[in-house]
Amino acid sequence: MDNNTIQDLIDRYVNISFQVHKKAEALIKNQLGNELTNDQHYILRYIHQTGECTSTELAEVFQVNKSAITAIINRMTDRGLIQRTRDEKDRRVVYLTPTQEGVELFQSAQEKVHQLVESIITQFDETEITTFINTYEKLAQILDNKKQEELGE
Amino acid sequence: MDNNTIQDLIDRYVNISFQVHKKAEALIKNQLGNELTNDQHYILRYIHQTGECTSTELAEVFQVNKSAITAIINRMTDRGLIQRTRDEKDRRVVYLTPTQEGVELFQSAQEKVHQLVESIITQFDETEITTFINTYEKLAQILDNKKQEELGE
DNA sequence: GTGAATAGTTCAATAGATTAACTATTTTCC
DNA sequence: GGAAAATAGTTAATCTATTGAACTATTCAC
Repeated sequence: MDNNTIQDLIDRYVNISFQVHKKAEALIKNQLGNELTNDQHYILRYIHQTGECTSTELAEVFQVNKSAITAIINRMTDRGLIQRTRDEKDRRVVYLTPTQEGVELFQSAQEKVHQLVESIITQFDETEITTFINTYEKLAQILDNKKQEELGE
Repeated sequence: MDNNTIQDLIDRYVNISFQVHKKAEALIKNQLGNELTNDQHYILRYIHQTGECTSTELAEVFQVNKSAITAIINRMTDRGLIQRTRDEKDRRVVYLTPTQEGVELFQSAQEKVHQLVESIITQFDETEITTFINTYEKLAQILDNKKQEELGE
């Protein structure tokens, strides 16, 4: 790639990734209403996918400090959406699981979010969106490597 | 597209867009250090690109309330990065411009961010990343239309 | 000229994040 | 076997970002 091409791609990427994120988050927020924040929705989504998880794991996935996770989980347990269970074998560990209410709220949230995303991705043809998501997943991998590099320094 | 394909794409999209955003923001934050938050960096970036802008415009671009912009701009003017200038023709309007210090800080931030993004996108071949950004830009357009639809309801 | 619309700010409340210091537990290894 | 290091999580103080409602000041519409 020549240098002008690269500079152009960098500018376009920085601008567009920012814009798309802001717009998509705003639409999702609009779908979720006052019942869940976007972060809380992703927390529930992650716990639902894994079945059980820990604060340390969430801190890694969300790329924030563990104390930020403690604060979010406190708000969610206060609202009766999540439960803490201490591991009896390793008593340092606390497992986070959704309550029945948490599961139900997540499912209704997920339905709304999926409808929104469906209405968007069906505006692309299958090849285009599949290629896009493949590259997106490759990008996630590259970002992980980048992170590892930085930790290694 | 058959229904299973769509459901699969939706799941992959929701997961990957979230992950990439968190990872990319964390890497950018790491580059920016303690001098600028990511939001402040994007504010400076936008003002730098447009030359001059208003709170209303930023609220639209950032998809937040105008009072959120007032708060951010207050912090940035307190730090001497941005200036407010009232329009003499329409005295309701306040123009936001970077100070000399703001310009310098932005340029050093931009350099770091561009280096980071360059090190990432050069790991793709030109066709792949160009196609990706094209689709990304198309997605931004679709999200805009979606937003307009929702406002129309 | 009055009423509606627009641009921006203020205020109180809430969510999310950081850093440093802390408790409790388990692991390492001499 | 026991001291030191590592790990999991919480607490407290502080900051940034956001919302919604109420507010000031100004301009537009008719």
